[in-house]
Amino acid sequence: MAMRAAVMAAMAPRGLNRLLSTSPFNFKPPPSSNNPPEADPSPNLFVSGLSKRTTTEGLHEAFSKFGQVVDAKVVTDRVSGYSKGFGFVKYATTEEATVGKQGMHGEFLDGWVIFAEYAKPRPPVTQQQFGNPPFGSYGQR
DNA sequence: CCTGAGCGA
Repeated sequence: MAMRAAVMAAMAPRGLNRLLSTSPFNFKPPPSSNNPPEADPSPNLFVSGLSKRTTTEGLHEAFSKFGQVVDAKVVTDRVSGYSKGFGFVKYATTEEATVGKQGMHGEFLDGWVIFAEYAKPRPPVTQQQFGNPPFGSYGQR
């Protein structure tokens, strides 16, 4: 049947794609003109690029200059006890987090350039603040 | 003390 040829045609070799890439018709740029790496705005800030020697206090002091830091923590390995190179800073409000994020983004901390970004939403792993989703939080492992 | 681009108990 002719159908068999269609199946083989669907299997395009890597080399063929490379040749098609040179064709002006094959250029397929992303649908979006711009692709902002920014995450959803939230009072929680994810700070990366931290020095292995940066501690929670240093992070708190550094970000307190741009707003009221409610909570700050440098993620450390509980086995070795050393910093993992990133941490989290929680501001009182999202707008303060934005100022602090852009204020400390690219700044030097302990000899390393740090990068501030909105932290991703994280499922409850321990006692959470007031305002958990319905049906309670008995789903934690 | 430390290897690094990474999202925590």
